[in-house]
Amino acid sequence: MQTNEALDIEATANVLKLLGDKTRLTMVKIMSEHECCVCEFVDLFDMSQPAISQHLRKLKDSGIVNEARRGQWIFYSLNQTSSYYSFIQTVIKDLPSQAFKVEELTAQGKRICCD
Amino acid sequence: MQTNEALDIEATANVLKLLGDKTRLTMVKIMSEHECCVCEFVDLFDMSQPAISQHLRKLKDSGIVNEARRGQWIFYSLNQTSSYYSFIQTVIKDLPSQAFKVEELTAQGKRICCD
DNA sequence: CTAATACATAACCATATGCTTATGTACTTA
DNA sequence: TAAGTACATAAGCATATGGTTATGTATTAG
Repeated sequence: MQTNEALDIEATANVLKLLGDKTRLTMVKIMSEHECCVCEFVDLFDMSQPAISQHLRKLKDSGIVNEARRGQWIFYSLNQTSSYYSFIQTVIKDLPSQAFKVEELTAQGKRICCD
Repeated sequence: MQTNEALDIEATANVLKLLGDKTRLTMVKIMSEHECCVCEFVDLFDMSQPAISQHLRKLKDSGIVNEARRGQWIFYSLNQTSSYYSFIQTVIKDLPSQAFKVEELTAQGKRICCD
């Protein structure tokens, strides 16, 4: 197993607190598999659009995720340059894939693509 | 890297929430290196004894730590039979060792030993 | 320009969290 | 048996958290 650099214990606790919410943890797992825009998350979770935005804001403020506007949509993705990127990958590695959820979106014609 | 069994996403979020507190995360790191009794934790953290007990209770209720009474003292240690044991080991692997804290206790004659 | 869509922000509220002090219980020792 | 030590539990309180509804701001389409 790879040995990484030492992590600060307080900063790590803050990252774990962010991941310690079912919605955000699921979001992060999803983003580890696809980038996603806000309206897709709104379709995936039984929750209002502002609630989704507020979760994404916490993740963005911590530097864990990136946002990128493309036209009307803002896509969120894991920030691969974050110093916690590999740590997060390790933490979510054995969580069940959420790809099926995005496939359901596609089946319902709700998937957003900007190609 | 070893591939472990899939973890439930909600249960994992609950474990991460427990670890997402600086005090508990430090406690868990300490317990991964030594077992510890409550009065030692009280000496290690700038916090009242009930506050320490309440953190330990949360960790115990979730099954990630064990308690064992030895005489007057109750020692807490990581529960190696917990289904989250290896997950927790992975999460805390790169945190700085807290052994120096226990060494300070020993230097001050505050370390409890039941040999 | 106007309307619609996507998203963010503000204000509010109920519940959760993490501490405190006070007190109860178990064990040890004199 | 009585007192001291270690720990748990209860109650109270301030703040954090996570949701809601209402509204503001970009961007796109007509």
